[in-house]
Amino acid sequence: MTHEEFPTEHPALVTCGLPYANGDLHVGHLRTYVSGDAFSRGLRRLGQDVAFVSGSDMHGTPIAVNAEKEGVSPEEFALRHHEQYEETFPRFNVDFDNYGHTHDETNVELTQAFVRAWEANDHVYEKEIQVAYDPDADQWLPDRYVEGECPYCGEHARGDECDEGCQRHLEPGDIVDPVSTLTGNPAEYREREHKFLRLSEFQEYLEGFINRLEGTSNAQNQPREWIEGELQDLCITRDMDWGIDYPDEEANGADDLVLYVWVDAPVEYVASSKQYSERVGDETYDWEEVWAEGDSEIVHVIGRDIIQHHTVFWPSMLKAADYNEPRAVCATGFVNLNGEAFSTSRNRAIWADEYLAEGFHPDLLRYYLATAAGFERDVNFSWERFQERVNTELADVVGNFVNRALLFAARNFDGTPDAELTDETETRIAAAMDDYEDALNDYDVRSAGETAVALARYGNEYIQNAAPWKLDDDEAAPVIRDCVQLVKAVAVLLQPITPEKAEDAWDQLGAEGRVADATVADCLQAPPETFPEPDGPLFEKIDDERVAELNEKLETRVAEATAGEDDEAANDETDDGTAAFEALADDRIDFGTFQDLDLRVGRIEGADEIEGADDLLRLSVDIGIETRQIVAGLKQLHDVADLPGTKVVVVANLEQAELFGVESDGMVLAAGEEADLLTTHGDAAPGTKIK
RNA sequence: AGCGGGUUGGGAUAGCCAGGAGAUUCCGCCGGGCUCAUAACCCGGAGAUCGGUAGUUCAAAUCUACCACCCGCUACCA
Repeated sequence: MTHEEFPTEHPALVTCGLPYANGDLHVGHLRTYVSGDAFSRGLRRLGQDVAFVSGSDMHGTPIAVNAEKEGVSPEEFALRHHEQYEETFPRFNVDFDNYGHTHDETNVELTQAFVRAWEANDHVYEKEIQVAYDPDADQWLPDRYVEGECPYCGEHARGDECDEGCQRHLEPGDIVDPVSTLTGNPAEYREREHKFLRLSEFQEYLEGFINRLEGTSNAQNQPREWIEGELQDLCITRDMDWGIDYPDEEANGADDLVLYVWVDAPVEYVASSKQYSERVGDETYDWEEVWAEGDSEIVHVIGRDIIQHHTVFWPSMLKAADYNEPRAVCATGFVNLNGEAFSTSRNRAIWADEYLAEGFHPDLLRYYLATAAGFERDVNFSWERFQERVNTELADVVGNFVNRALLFAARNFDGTPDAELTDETETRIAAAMDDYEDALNDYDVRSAGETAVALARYGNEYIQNAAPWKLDDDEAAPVIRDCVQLVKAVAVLLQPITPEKAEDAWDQLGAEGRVADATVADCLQAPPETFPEPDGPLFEKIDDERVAELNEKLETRVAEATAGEDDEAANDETDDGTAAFEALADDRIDFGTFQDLDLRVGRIEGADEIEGADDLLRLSVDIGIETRQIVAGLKQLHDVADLPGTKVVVVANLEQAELFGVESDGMVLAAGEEADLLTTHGDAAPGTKIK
């Protein structure tokens, strides 16, 4: 089956993978939501009838476990995060038509209806499996409620995967010497009746599905291993309280079973679109038409870590309940920070709230995330690169062009000059419109965004070469007429990526209505005859000091988080992190700058702990001329008693500081997170200058 | 181990599915121009044996095989 191109006659649905209601959002998460939002806005520009929905994923073991740690109910815990997400997305101009959550009534009913349909179609069977059980707490222990020894490598492992050893996925019952994470008691295995969805029946269907699926190539290729191999049936129940009850449980004897979180999570796509229909009315948007009638125009935008769920489980679930299959799955790459993966536990991330608190406009980040690399490629985030792209692409190219064109037009013509659009510019804009449409049909948000920037670039080139400031009004009129048209087209084409900034440009142009309601055809519609001088450039530049400040903040924060970490966590990162070095500094320093450092050989004379500090030590260091008191973060990483007598390298002319109320006069150099102390190989005496 | 993705001028990034002339664009660098505009903008230039080897072909960044390195997935982390 090949799909007709967007825009289609049928309503489309764009969804974003459900954020798990278990923590704060960061820039990595936002990539998926910005991509989905930009794509759905892009479809609207094409005139496609489309709804954009998502919701919070409220169930599952991690939420139950974390809620318990906090001493609140899972519902309260998850709702708190849900509300936070619901507030955060609009602040990034991620405007869902409906944003629900998996614990709301619509989803519960729909999920149970799915399961009933599977039962009715004979896609479900029961099987006895071994499940860990805590006899003292009188409770079943699914997934991460149990820990023990990995049957493959013998390492300590969680119930669902060998997280410290061989990384293998573990089935319930695999773990050796299971221990309850609730009570620390030894757990025992008991036979337990569970429900399974016959995924294996859908093998042939899925092979066909994967070949007609549109979207990113990673989504089409990654699941082949499963689909073309042997598909395991999916255990769709868990022994928990927190979740959606297995429907009609008493009749089926499946009391106190809830549905596996990956059953009810994707159903939220259906539920959320249903809620939207109910709000706006069937005649405006008919969710049933999308899901169960006619051609399917369902596009799932997800992170690339959940491809299998959307290309194996979910289509099978839909097929088993006679729903439409997705037309496309678009899996975005990850976001790295300065070349390394985000690490939320080390606070090494750019948080959504933090970004906004720094006063940056959301559209800047949207632009960065949506156009930094192809959809499925990983994107590196750094404040330097952010600055570079904002300054050179948004401020210099787009902002400057819009400003100079409109300012010139307003000053000299009170608006759009009375002249015909030249063929050349018309052709150029028409080509951009075509490219734009093609890009969206290729699910290529990046290219779509680039057409707008390319048009602005062309505008700068054009106005520069035509130099209307050297011409009289009659000669300048057609040039400026073209430029105003280019501004209008830029506003329309950039709208999906930077919706607010595009709206600003639209307003400066004095165009009627909102660019959010415009379509690509408006790119060539005549701009208003008159408009005033623009009220300023669209984009401000970010200066170097600001970037330095942001990097410093990040480093400090990571250092603080790392200082509070236990050894185990620190080892996690360093053991396998051989390639994860910080990028080399771009800026070279001159020799004089180096000479400004007064580096000396020192010998640690004494080392005491500092009360209240997790890993700071008060050192007294003999640097020949005198003995200094230096505070250093070494406690976790070195045996305090062994330190005296160790020779170290000291920065002697570092400004003095106070850490935990203790004066520190200098710095002891050490390498990496493990604070591997620098020392001398020979017998250089304390006080010797290092050069 | 299996699977997926990647390796392209100093840095980043496109092109690969549908093989075809000087390999895209941005940053940076060198030289020039302009002054309407945000010290912006425009023009020109240097810089890449497209990770390696072998093959298919009149023709390979693109297709095939093998190899190296990097990232990820393997059924509950964007």
